[in-house]
Amino acid sequence: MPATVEFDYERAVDRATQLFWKKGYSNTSLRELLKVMGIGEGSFYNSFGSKKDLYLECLGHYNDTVSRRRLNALVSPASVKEGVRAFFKCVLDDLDNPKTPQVCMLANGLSSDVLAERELARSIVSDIRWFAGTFVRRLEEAKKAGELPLEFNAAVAAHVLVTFLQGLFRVIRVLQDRAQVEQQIEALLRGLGL
Amino acid sequence: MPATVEFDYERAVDRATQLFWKKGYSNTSLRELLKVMGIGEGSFYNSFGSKKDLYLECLGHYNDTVSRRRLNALVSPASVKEGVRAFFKCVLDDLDNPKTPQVCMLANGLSSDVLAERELARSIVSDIRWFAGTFVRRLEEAKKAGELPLEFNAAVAAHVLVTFLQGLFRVIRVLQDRAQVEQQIEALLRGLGL
DNA sequence: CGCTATCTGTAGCGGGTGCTACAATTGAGT
DNA sequence: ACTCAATTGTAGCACCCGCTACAGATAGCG
Repeated sequence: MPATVEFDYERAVDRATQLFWKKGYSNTSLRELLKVMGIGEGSFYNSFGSKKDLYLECLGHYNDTVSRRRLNALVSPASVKEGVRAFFKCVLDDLDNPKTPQVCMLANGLSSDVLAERELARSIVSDIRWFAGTFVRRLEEAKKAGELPLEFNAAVAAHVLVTFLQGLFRVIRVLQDRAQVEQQIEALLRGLGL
Repeated sequence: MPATVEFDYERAVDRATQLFWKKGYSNTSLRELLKVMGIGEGSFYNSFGSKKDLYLECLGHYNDTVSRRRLNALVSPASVKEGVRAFFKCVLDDLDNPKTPQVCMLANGLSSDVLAERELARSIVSDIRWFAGTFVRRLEEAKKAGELPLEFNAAVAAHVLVTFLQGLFRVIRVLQDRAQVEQQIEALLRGLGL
């Protein structure tokens, strides 16, 4: 038995994130987590403290990788309209990507099991606020740049997008018809004037 | 000990529905259910068979009462625009109603724990399809009546509404600012031409 | 009244949960 | 080389889960 940490912390968190992402919080058991992380109970409680703490860690990891990648697609293009569409394309492309087992881990967090734990609820809500905030800022920026009319309500439009997105992340799990989803997105964007 | 059923079946299902509705499927334990239903394990397995079966029964009960009431608000008014708004008003009013502990039990069903059980998933998906179908039919009816332009895509608009609604049912649990929600709804409806 | 069918409470089963105590083993520091 | 702190696997804890076997009580029926 070793005296120094023997497993790859980052790799373990990444594996755990995938599992939480795919199966949700309370539906993922500690034994399953240990298996995909490749470590035993001893190391786990030494390094992570508890299942809850690991979940918080995974949320952070998720935002640092997946959320950031998607929001980059939103922010990078010069025009909002391109940005918003690039964002949705990025999300839909993940449907065919085996590395992204579900659509959105943040959206999955808006469930009774996660929201029932105060600490997790606080974290999820704060993450979603940050996510929505990025949308608001991008739309307001476009308004200032003259790309959107002055009467355009950036905050409301951004929140409609985020709310719709939350629904999309649910519906997509049982719909799976990409063409139909793309029609919905385009209809919404045009309706909002984007 | 009696030789005839001693509890009120309808009442028991109603209580169970409230609990499932509030806490989700796997987060509601059998013991909790028995407590609010006011019966013991013996009667339970005699009358309901299993937790899964009870959940299906509760889904039916939910649709027969809550879903139907909401869809009535959609269908009853002469104009679609009124109908859609009456529907959303009906949903938002339930936020202040203590008899409706959460927003939508169908939306809550789109979670890993429920979707993981094939039988429950089938039922939830079919119920949501029925729900969405009512929206589609209402919009198409309005189109035929000349209330909506001929180029209006009823199916897509209806599904955008339902997807948005799914998101709303999630976001509302952590947002709780009715005025802001009403702004979102109005922006979406106007955007869709409703 | 007696018999039988039925419902109900109890007690508990097998298994899963998150978590912990602890000994065994190892590496780093001196 | 020796000590000491640190990590690790194991074994098991207390609790909860959905569910079942079964005996006891009771109502309906002859």
